[in-house]
Amino acid sequence: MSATINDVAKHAGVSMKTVSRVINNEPAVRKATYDKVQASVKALNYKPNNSARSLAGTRSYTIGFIYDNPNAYYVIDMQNGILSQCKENNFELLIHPCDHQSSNFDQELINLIDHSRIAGVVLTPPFSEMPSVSKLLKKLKLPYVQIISGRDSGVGSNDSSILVNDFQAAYSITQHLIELGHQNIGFLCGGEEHLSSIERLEGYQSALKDGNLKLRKRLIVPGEYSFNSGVEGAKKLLSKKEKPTAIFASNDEIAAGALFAARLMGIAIPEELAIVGFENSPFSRQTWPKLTTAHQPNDIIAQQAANLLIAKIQGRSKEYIEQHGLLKSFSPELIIRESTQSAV
Amino acid sequence: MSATINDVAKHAGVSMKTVSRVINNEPAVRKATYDKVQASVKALNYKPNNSARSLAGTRSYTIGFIYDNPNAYYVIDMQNGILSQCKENNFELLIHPCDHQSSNFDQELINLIDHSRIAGVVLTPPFSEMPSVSKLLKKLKLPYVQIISGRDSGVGSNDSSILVNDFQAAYSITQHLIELGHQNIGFLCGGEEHLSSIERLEGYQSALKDGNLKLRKRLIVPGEYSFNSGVEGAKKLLSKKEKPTAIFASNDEIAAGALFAARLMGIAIPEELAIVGFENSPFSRQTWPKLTTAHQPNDIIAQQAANLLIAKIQGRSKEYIEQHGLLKSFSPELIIRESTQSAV
DNA sequence: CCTAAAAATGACAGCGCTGTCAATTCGAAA
DNA sequence: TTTCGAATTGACAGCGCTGTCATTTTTAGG
Repeated sequence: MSATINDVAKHAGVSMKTVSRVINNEPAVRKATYDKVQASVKALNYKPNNSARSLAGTRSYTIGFIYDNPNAYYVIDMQNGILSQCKENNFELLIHPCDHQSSNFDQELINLIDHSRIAGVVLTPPFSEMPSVSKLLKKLKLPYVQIISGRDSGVGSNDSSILVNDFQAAYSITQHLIELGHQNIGFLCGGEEHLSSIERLEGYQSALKDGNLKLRKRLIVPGEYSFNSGVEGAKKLLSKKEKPTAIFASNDEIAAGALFAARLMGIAIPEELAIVGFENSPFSRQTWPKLTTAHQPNDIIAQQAANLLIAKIQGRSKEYIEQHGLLKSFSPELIIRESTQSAV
Repeated sequence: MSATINDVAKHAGVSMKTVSRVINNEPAVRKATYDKVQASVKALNYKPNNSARSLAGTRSYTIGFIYDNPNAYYVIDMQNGILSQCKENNFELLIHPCDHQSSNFDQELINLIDHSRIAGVVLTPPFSEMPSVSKLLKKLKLPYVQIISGRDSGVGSNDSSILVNDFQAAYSITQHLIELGHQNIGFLCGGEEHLSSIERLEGYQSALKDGNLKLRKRLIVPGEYSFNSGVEGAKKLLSKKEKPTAIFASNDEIAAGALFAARLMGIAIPEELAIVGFENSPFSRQTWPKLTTAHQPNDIIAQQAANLLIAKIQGRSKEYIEQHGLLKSFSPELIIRESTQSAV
C-alpha cells in the first residue's frame, strides 16, 4: 500500500499539517522544512489521496471535461492534453461527453457539479459558444475555461478563454495560395453555427482583399463539416465555366471530399487544382495527395486550458496569466503538403 | 449542496448503516425497509459520495480504462460504452492512455493502481494481448476484463475476456464476396502483431475453403493497418496479370487506401473491383463509394466489459456470467454498401 | 406462549486529508 | 539581554462513508 501523509510526516519529523502545507504549496513554510518534506515525499513515493483531499477540503481535486464533438481525434487530443497537466498537478480528470441539444443540459451540469464535487470545467465548442452555459457556471461560481475561436482582442478575450485564431490561420492559408499564383480561390464553408467556420471564412476574405484579389460571392459555397459536403461543394465549384484554380475547404473532411470530387472529374491535383484543408487531422494524411492544411495544436491548447483552470481553482489565475501571457491566441500553423505543391 | 447518507437516513427513519446497505445492494435488508430507503434516495436525489466511499471502504468505486490505440474512434466508443455502465452503477472512470512499448509499463501500472486505488481495469489490444500484463494484474489481485480477438471456444475464453469474433466476421464478409460471384479475392493484411489481423485472415481463408475456392498465396499481401499500406498493397494486387475482382482489406483505412489506388489506376468500383473493409469506422463512410464493412459494436462491447468488470469487483461475476452468458463472443455484423454492390 | 437461533438494524470508529485555531519559535527593536 | 509581534508549526475535529460488532426484532419450533 502506498504511503500516507502520516508516513511522510513521521519520516520528515514534522507534523501532518506541515506536510499538507508543503504539498499544497501554502505559504508560511520555512525553506529548510519545505525541502526536508519534499525529500521525504520523494523517498516514500508519496502521492496525496485524492478521495481524502476532496472529502476533507472545501474543493475537490477533479476537473471536468465537457464535450460534444463528433471528431474523435479532436476529443482525444484534448483529453490527453488536459490529462498531462492534471497529472502534473495531482488533479484527476472526469470526462463528460454529453448532448448539447439536450433540453435538460443545465440540470445535467448542475447534477454533475453537485454530485461529483468537480472543482472546475474545461469547455470546448459548442459549449464554449453557448452563452447560457457560461452564465450558468458563473451563477454556480464554478471556475471554467473555454476554448473558443477568436482573435487577440476579440469578443471572449478574458481570463476564462483560450482563443484559437482561426481567422489568422485562414488568412495564412489563403496567402499561401495567393503566393502560389492563384487568383480564383473557391471556399467551402463549414456549418454557420460554428464560430470557427465563420472566422475561417473571414480570414479567407481578408487575405483576398489584402492581396488585391476580387472577392467573388459565387466562389463561396455554404456547407457543413463533412466529407459529403466537400464532394457536393467541389462539384458545384468545378462545374462553373470559370473554374477556381484552388479550393480552400473549411476543414480536412471537406477537403477530402473536394479532393475526391476533383479526382472523379479528372482534375489533376495539384497541377490543375490546389486544395487545402484545416485542422491537420488524420484525414489530411489519408488522402492522396496529402493535404496542405493548418495544424491546430490541440494538445497544447488543452494543456494551457487545464493549467489556466487549475490556476483559477487555486486562486492564482491573475499571477498565472501575467506570467504566461495567456491572453494572446493560438494560431494554427500552415503545413504545406502535396495538395498545393507538386512534390519535386 | 447535495444530500448525504445521513439526510437519507433521517428522511427514511433508519440508520445511516441501513442506507449504506441499500445502496450497496447488501443482503439482510427487509423488502419494506429497502423500498422506504429507495424512496428517500429518490426524493432527495441522493448519490453516494465517491470520495467518501473510497476512503472508508476497502475498495474504490473507480475503474480504469487502459489503452494505447491510434484509432481515436475506437477509443471514444470504448470510453462512452464504459462510461454509460459506470453511471448506471455509480462508478467512476479513470482514463489512462499510455505507451505499451514503454519499458517501465509495469511500474506505471503498479503506481496507477496503488495511487489511484483503482478497483479494476478494462484492457483493450494491445494490452489485452500481452501475457505479461494479465500476469501482473493477477499477481496484484486486481480484477480486470480484457477485450480480445477470439472465437467462442478459443484461447482466452474465460471469465476475464470479452471475445470479438473477427474470424466469424471475416468469414461472413468473404462469403458475401463469394456470393456475389467473386472467385479471385485479394486480401490486404494488417500488422502481424495484431491478433485481430491474424483472425481476419483465417476467417477469409476458411471461407474460401468452404466455398471451394482455391487459396492463392499471391493474393495475400502483408501490410499494416494504415491508408498507405492499403494504397501500396492494392497497387501490388492490381498490377498482377491475373487481377483479383475483389479485395478484402483488414480494416477500413486499408480499404480506403485500396479504393484510392484503384481509382488512380482507372478501375471502376464496384463494377470492376469490389472492395470491403472492416470496423465500420467513419473512414468507411467517407470514401466514395462508401465501403462495405463489418460493424464492430464497440460501444456494446465496452458496456459488456464494464458490466462484467463491475460484477467481478463486487464478487458476483459467476452469477453475472450465468445470467448473461457472456462467454459467447461478439460477431461484427456485415454492412453492405456501394463498394461491393452498385446502387441501383 | 416461550425460547433460541436467525435475521435485521444500529452504534461507532476510522479511512487520509484539510481547515481552524492554538502553541511555539524566531527576529528585530528596545 | 529582553520583549513583542510575526512567522512557523502542531493538535484536533470532522468531511461522508464502510467495516465491525453489538443490539434489537423476527421467525420457527416446541
